[in-house]
Amino acid sequence: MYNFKAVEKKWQKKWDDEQTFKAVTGEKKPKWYGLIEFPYPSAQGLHVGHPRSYTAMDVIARKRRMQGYNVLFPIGFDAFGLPAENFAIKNHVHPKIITQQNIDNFTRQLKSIGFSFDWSRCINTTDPEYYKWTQWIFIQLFKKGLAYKTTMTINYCTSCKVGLSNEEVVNGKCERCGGEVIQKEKSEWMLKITEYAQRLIDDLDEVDFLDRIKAQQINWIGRSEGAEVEFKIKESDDSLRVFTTRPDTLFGATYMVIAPEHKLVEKYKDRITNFKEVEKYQKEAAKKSDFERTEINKSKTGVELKGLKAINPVNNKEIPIWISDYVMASYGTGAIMAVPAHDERDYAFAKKFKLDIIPVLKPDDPDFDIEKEAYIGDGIHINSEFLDGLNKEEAIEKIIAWLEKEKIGEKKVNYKLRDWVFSRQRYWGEPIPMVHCEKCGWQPIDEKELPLTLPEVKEFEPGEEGESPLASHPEWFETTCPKCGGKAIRETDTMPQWAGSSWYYLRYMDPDNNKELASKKALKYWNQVDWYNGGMEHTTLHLLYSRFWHKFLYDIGVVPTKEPYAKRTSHGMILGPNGEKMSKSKGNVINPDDMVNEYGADTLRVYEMFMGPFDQTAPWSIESIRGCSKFLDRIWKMQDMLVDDDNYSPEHEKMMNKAIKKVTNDIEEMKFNTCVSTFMEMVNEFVKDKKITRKEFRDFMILLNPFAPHISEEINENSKLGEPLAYAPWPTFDEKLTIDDMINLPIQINGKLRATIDVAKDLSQEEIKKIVHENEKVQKLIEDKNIVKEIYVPNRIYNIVIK
RNA sequence: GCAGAUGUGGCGGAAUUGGUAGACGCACAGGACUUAAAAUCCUGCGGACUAAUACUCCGUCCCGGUUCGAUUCCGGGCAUCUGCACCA
Repeated sequence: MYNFKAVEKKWQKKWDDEQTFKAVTGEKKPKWYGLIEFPYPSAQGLHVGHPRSYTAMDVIARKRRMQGYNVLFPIGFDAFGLPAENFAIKNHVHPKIITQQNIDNFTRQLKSIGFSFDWSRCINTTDPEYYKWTQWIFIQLFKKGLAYKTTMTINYCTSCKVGLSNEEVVNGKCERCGGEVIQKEKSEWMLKITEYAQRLIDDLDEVDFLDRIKAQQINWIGRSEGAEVEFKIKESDDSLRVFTTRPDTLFGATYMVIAPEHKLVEKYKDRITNFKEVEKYQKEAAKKSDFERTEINKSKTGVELKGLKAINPVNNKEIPIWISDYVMASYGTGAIMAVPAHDERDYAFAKKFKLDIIPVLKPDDPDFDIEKEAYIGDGIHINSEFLDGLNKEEAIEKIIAWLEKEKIGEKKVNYKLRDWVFSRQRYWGEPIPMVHCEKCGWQPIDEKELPLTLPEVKEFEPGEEGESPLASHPEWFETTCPKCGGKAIRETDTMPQWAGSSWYYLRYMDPDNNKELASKKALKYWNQVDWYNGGMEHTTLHLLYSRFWHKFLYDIGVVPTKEPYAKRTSHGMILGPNGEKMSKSKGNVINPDDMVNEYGADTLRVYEMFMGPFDQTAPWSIESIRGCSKFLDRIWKMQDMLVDDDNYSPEHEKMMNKAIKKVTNDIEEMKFNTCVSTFMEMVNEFVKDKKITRKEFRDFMILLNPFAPHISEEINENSKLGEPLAYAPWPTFDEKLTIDDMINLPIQINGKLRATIDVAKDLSQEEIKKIVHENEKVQKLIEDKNIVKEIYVPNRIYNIVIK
């Protein structure tokens, strides 16, 4: 009986002791860098979702080593974050302590599954020697004008007195205490990712990301072309700028809408005759999230700014100005011109508040009724003076030329992407290495002083007004200005968790360097991550943020490549046995420790690869994992039928060549489930014939090794098949031997299968035709019928069309 | 709402990308071994009609189209899942 517990421990110890999977910078072999998203070390320990992605990359990494590559396959911990801090607040334990415990537990768990990580390069984002460089990058961003301070609204719990993430806000209430959440103004550090928007789109051309990942990033960045147009405010020197993708519909603009937070409201509060009402609306809007505000089928709300009017620049008509929460301060200019005749949201708003609707496009459908709905389609312009009779493209071109000539607008590209809010009012994050001096303004600290470490404190509660916990430690924040030497105050906000994960793949290249984030030599040698696998949910944040940082580092000459990741793939989520997302409250959580204890690491690995297509969600099945365990037992028992022969046996030669081909290719396409079923078919075949030669077994074990490294090494050693498998050369196949000489050819009549015949491969149509027509069944079915035509797809199908 | 995906037996899924739908595994049923059970091994397993592994018909979410032939391509619809910027 196979004793997985002892065997797995034995090989894991050996790999550890011998540092089997250590990557050597500068080695002559071709390099290959495989990356998985490093985990957040939560108190719950590893989730069964982690080993899915990790096993997949481990399979590829192990295969690459066998194919002769110098492989870098590292692991680390993304250890700053809210849960540790919340735990610290509640239990008065330093987050450092709980984080270390969690990391130890994760390490134990990861090692128990036998991943071929290079543990000597393990990193931890909360280590000052690591975050020193996160802070260093921030200072460089600041120096290049890409970090700036601005006021932003954040979610703020009025009873905990703390800033909240969107996720912590549930139905407008604080997730922790149920207190009321409001939008509070805060001065925050921002990073100008928008400056890189175009390059983040363009450079997708040079990387190999799944199409849906590219599409999602492009949509997230949301480039749109249009124009900015200036609307004068009547009886004032101010004007409202709007961005529109349809400047050609300007003649149909019958009112304007600005975001409730728009600065103009405050400025003109004396002229707004219904300011009380306006103020009330602003307060209500502040309670809603962006998501609630932009929901299209909710009914539109808004308040007119009475006493203010705007002038439509194309016809000098006076139009009213409204505030409404469907307009976002953060997108475009925070103001829109409304063309209700041709925009659904504007139409709904105009109907509700009885505003003018002027069609400026002639519908294609003559029965179209503008009284009933907005016309969204294209058409020839009407009611538009000098644009009349033009189509969309012509009209856009003409109006932009006109706007530019009259100096009331210009062509403009707008992006949905917003700048990155980089401040957190939290303790457990990298301190932002900035100092504020009355005289000199914001100054970065001297780079020689890095890392700026977190002070050792006992309490982690936020301040009265929602300031960072660091703000209650004057001994830490009182300092001197690096420029003038006068009194100055440190920034007390910390960085978001995204910071440390935006560049961690670079640190793996040279993790112990205390002079640079990584040496030039290491950066040049490892160059780029060759293959990065991670969750689809990180596509628009982490993946985009790290591409942005990488491009910046490229611009300042730190890294040699424009893009961090040459290839990006994604895995699907694992659901609970009931088909729902695993969660403690639903009681459907599967613990990887239990699986390793009960079935062993190899079974867990094989099952996770077998459970379904790698890129799709899959529910856990308690019964199916047992099937994988049984499968490995059957392989172990195959040692009893070993035949002392250093060749393939004639009856297995084709199968071996086919299997090597299939597994070799399927791993590259991440079709791990079909690799495992290929292994199962092989076992069925060997067991049926009750024999396996030494060479067959050896090659089979090499193919299996990336999936089930422990049992394959043990069988290889136990049955004396050869050298250890970790660096054994990957088997090759002979294309000729993957093709069968005889084929089973289906015969269809009118597209329906009626018979099959066994014929030699590559017969000509004439030869096949003869055999087909001799077939009794075929004769019966075609007698008295007219043969219209006969189709032969060589080695695929023979179809007779009859009437 | 916006964006991205998915839909095939009782279940997870396979199908060389337009060519025998259901590989492989699970569950289930029958048998062998056993005093018995577990484990293991063998057989069957989409549905209907059947004595039948003879025939025949239906069948890859729904409706329509292209084709000798559609799970695969096109148009329209329905359902489910994921993300939405301070969750990691």
